[in-house]
Amino acid sequence: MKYQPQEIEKKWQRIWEERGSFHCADTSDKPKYYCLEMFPYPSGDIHMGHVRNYSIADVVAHFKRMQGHNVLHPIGWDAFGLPAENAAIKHKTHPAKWTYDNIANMRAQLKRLGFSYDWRREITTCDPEYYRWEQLFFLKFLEKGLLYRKKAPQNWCPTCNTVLANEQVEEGLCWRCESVVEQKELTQWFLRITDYAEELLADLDTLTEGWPERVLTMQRNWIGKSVGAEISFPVEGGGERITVFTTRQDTVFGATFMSIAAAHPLLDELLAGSPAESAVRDFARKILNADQRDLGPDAPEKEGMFTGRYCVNPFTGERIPIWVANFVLAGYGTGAVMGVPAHDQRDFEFARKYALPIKVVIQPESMAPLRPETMEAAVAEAGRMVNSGEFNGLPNEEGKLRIAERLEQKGLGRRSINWRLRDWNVSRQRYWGAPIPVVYCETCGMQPEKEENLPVLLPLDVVTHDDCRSPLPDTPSFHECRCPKCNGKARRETDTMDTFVESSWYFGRYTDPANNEAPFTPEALARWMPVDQYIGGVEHAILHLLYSRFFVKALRDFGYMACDEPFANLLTQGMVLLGGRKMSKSKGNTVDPTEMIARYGADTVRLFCLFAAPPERDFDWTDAGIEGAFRFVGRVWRLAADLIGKVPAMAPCAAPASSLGKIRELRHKEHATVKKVGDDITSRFQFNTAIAAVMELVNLMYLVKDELLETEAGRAALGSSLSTTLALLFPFTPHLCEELRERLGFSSLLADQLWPVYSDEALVRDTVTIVLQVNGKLRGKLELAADESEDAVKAAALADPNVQKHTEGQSIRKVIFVPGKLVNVVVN
RNA sequence: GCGAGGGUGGCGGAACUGGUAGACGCACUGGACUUAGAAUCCAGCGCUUCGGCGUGGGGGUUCAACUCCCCCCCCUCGCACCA
Repeated sequence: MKYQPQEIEKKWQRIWEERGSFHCADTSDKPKYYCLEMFPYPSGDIHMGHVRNYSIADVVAHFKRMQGHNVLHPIGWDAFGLPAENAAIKHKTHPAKWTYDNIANMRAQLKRLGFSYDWRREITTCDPEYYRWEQLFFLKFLEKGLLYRKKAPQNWCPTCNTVLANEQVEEGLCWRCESVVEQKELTQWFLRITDYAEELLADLDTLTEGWPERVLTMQRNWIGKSVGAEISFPVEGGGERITVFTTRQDTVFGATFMSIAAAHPLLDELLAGSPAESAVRDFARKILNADQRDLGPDAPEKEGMFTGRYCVNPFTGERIPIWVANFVLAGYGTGAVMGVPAHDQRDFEFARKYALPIKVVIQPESMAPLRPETMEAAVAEAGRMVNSGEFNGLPNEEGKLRIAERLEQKGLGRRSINWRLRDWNVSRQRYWGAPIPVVYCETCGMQPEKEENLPVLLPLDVVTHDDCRSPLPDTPSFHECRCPKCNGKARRETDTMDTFVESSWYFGRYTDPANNEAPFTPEALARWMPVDQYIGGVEHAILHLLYSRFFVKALRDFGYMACDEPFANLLTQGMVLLGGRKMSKSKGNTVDPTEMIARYGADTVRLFCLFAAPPERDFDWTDAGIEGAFRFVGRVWRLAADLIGKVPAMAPCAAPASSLGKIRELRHKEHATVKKVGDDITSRFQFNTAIAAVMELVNLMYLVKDELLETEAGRAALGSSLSTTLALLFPFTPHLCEELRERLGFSSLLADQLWPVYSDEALVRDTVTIVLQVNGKLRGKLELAADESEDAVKAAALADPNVQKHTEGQSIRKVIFVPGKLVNVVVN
């Protein structure tokens, strides 16, 4: 009986498919469980990261199914996007063809891996039957005022020839091609994700059980809430006011200068006629042209230039100089900052450099009185207010409240909250995306397309440009259209939607994928949402996961969703490395899953991905490692081959209790392994230790099988343990297990079986190993009956020769007894 | 700087509410089988001057610390002139 993975794997894939083993029911008495992995972009081939991701998810899906859940485990394709377009240009083909060919290829690869998807629910986002609903959402967002058009400087990737959302710019570089991102003034569509900023932040607290802490932190940082106040400073010699945002309004008495961004809208006006005009303009231009990458840790020296103008600190009445400074961001707050050198490190450095006055207004109680001349750094700590008029003596936290109140009373400003989060630019100047369903009419202006006219089809008969420009503006059959309102001449929007819009709601579409009257029904969503377990890479910690959370909240407010959050539990799996580095096609260090499957079979590849490390951690691919996994699979196969025909086909954990030594020991191990594997999968996704536990069971079976085959009770114990082994390994190596179970004599499928149930009685041991310690050091072990009395165990411990050797001539101070575990003799 | 996660044999990694550190696997060594090798099966495998010493370093609590407390070092990831 030879192990031939290629044959048996294809055989069982066919059988499962024919029997619909992994189809999930829309109605069921069983509790629902929605297990989802981040769907793949059809880039060409499945890579090892996919295999790991989907192997993890498949264990969860199988396990939940075996525990009696109705499991939704779907798969689909995130099929719009730039790579298709770039590849199409390069290979002189069409993005659609490239995409669909890749999908066909990757679908076959996933099927070859034997994952337990309900393939009837497969979705493809570039299919009009998918994106038509996205266009409907676009209209809903527009109708609800959550979508608007605005002309503003945008992140522009010159290589991709399109704008990027803030989330898609990493350290000043394009997230996809790493080109330096430029700023370009464009009119774009924005989703008002900032309307949900407060809720997106607050609801992270509801995810603390199910999401990794670091993802929550990353989202909190990204949303970036700052509570403070806006304060207006009148400009001297003019009617203007400069408004600043600050979180430290308690330090306003210490504001000794004003700094504004080079792009501040008032700058022109301030400079007009000033003697410093041309110098300051040159300086501002230099800042504006500086490379964005220079921000952050390697930011250049703080630089500024006095504008020649002053404004008035409304609390002190002092005139303070207005500076243009390179560290003030035009896009955050109001683009102007009050300089409080004594209590802000950045302002402190700036003041020292340009000899601006430093004024202490907070005195921490634990510090000696602060003196500006001797300070070496700003003091940001809490303390009592000083030099602050009527507020003197207040703790600064209380001062924040009082000053905010006073601002509002006197009309000098107001309480304010600032967010780092910006609205989401969803316009893309590329072809391979979902068309935006609006037109621009010569008489009516912008008009949404009528719902009944959806989908607005992306034309497939276009001529692509070699320079990556979208062909849509040059395709009259697409953009020449009629106004939905007046039927006059109109031009269709030629920008397409960001592909992250597709992935922000696909998990909802799986609940009702064939619905051609609506994206989904509230009933289907209520039945399945939220996703119980979501699994994917941490690289989506902000982008996709934040957008999806926003979408769910918005769709809830439109009346679709019943839940507040899409993903109840999130597992971020680690990367598969090769030689300590991320696998990368361009660097040539990849391991091709197809090759590995051809050599070892899908079961082995899956098993290795799960055994090599806990799922959240990165692991290094090693040839020796997969050899080891293959060896174990072979070991299970040979064990079964040896036992088949000699042992009865028993259900897992079905062998009766026995008092005989090895039989009793095997049965104990069998039941203990069922408990351990179940616990490991349930509590912490500890697949590596779950597999290790089954290895131990298999090892024991090898050791005892010759002896147990001699007796009927022994054969029963082996038959039961073998069945248990196959059931426990089924989520990991499903084909192997089905095949062996069939050969063992079963006609039913493992795919239809429930998880084995251990009995507590079998876990009870009649003897225990008692560890003997003297002063906490290991000095021996005793094998004793489990029900031995405390006194008897202590006596036996003290009588142990090695214990006696180490206690000889010393007085015994006490004897610690831990039932079933150890005796520690304390001497001095 | 802030936040999160780590630091355990030659390697990947175990160790539940403090109670045998190193499960399981890899590599390595020996044995069996074999004409031989591969494969397989069995056994050994932290260091050691054989007293002991060992979970990044130093203190502490405890009969007992990888685990709890205090101080420090290093690595990975994320965020960061955000006012």
